[in-house]
Amino acid sequence: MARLAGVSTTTVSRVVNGRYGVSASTIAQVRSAIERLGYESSLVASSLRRRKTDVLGLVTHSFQSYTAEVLKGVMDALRQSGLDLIIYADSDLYGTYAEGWEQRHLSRLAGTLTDGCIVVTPSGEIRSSTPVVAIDPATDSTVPSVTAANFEGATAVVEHLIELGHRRIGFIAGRSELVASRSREEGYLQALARAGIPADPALIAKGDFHPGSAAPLARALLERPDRPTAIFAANDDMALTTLEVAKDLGLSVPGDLSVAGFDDIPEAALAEPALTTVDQSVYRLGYEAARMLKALVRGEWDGPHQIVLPARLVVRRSTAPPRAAM
Amino acid sequence: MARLAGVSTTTVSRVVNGRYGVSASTIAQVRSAIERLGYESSLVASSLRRRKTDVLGLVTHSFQSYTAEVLKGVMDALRQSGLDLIIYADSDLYGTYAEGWEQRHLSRLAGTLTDGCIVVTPSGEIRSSTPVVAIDPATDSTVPSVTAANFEGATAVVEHLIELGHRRIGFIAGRSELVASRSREEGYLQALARAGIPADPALIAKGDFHPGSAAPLARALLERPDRPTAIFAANDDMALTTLEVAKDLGLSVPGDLSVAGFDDIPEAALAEPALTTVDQSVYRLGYEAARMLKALVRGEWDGPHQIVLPARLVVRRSTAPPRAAM
DNA sequence: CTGAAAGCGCTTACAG
DNA sequence: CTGAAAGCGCTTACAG
Repeated sequence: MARLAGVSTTTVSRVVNGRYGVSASTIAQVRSAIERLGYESSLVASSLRRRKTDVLGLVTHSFQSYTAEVLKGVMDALRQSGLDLIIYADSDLYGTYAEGWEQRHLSRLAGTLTDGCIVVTPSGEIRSSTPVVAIDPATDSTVPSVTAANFEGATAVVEHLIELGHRRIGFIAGRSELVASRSREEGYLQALARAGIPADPALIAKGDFHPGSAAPLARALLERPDRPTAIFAANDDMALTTLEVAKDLGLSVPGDLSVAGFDDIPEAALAEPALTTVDQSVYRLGYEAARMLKALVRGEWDGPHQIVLPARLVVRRSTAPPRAAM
Repeated sequence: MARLAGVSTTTVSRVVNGRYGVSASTIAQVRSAIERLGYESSLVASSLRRRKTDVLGLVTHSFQSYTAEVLKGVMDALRQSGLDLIIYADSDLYGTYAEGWEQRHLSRLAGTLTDGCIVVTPSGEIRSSTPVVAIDPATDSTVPSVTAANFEGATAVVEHLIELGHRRIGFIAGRSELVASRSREEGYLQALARAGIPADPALIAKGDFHPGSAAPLARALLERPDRPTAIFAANDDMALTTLEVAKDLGLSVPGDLSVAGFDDIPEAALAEPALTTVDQSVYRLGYEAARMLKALVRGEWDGPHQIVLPARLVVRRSTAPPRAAM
């Protein structure tokens, strides 16, 4: 240890943490030893002793484009704040994400490592001894959370399709334990209902937000004799997959099929054709969650505990009137 | 603690860790208490006591598309391995990334939290008490590392431009402390030299890989009276920025200007026009680094300590013969 | 101004 | 089969 170089560990600790009451010469001595050994105090040990680390945690179970956007927002909100970020991701040892991953990771970190945590799309209720903010929480969750106006966004995109003249509109849903997913489905149903179009259960497919889950579903929808003239996927990853499936099947978009997504990830604007979607600003979801957690940790938060960010319809080239109606 | 529910902490620990020599009835008792309290052993405390955590670390100083791809590769390599991942990112408290961030983060984690670490684009030499693998290391680094064939890739892309007929080819460099960056510049110079084209220092701009850094540089290059007919940016993020700057200036790509990048991030293929670039498979960089670290940690690695992955020229629509030569 | 001691939450020999 | 004690690397009262 650095203590061999200088004197007691107490003193080293004082120097490292800039406490008062150490003679200038001792400080210099310790500093040089630290320099020489490249010593850095262990995050683990100090976090165990103090009850505070100035480190925030984020737990997630995958790294998709969505996650990357969330992270950018989180990091920007934390910039220069003096709070670092630790992201915990597991190796999925037991396959298909054993239920309760978020709770397990959270408990391991919240022990003493982090002062608070952001949980990305948790699938159930959560408890923790330190503050938690959920991004796109589970349906029955009561923890502080940040979500987009999923219901309104979905309604808007489906109304857009209806206005174009579509009547048979397929829907590829996301993970049903998330409010985000449920709200989008309700928005879809609501828009149909308002337009007096009966919902056809055969046109509703159950995906899980991962691009891979959408391929067989989109294919099944599109190979039906009475295939839909438009498909609304509950997120962009699945919508982009639908675009590819349509291409494989020789269907032109938006000529033969209109496709719309949700999220507005960067790839959406760059797709061919560019994807009509709902901008829920995933970046802002991350940004606001981090801002809220930061204040919560400092005991300074006085806003609402459930934040809903506006969602905005973004019309691009992947949607157009159906052939029949042209 | 859970111990209030059952009996001694020793016994609880034995149950949690599945050690032998606990009566079935005690196990049941402790299990139920654990269940009731939602107890999870603290990662911090147990890591301090054992010297092993089955957690790997990754330190980075930003989240760009590049980082997201690296992470996907790392997670795939770790899938089902029983090794979790902790990513540490700092809030850049002192601005513009105080030199030595990688060493500081590493020391804090390597204390006892992680069994080994991946460091993304470190800017200097690194030392650690646990195994380390660098992705795109600093120029003078000797730690185990994974890099792409940067020199060959850059040579190939510049030769491609020369074959198209370009003679004035601009270059936007990356962070000069990284081998990746230096090698790409050398590849650029080499290709020019081989073709007997004198390098013009005025056409070489110093970027830092971030998209923002490239905007003023690209603009300066393109506003020169003797502007280049092609620009090769040291990574895709900067090449995509160059595409936008060209658009702003009313220059058509590839009509008025050819643009090429390096990396082949997902956005490259989706850009308008699609970007000619070098596929260095950032995903594989992450994948191989994780595979190597995993073996190193287990003491099973017997391959070379410096891995170079092949790079491949990907010609898309952003490069074409210059107008004059058409 | 400096150090010895206690304790953060665990795990691991060591006794019983 | 079970528990008291020591110790992982720190920090923080408490003495000197």
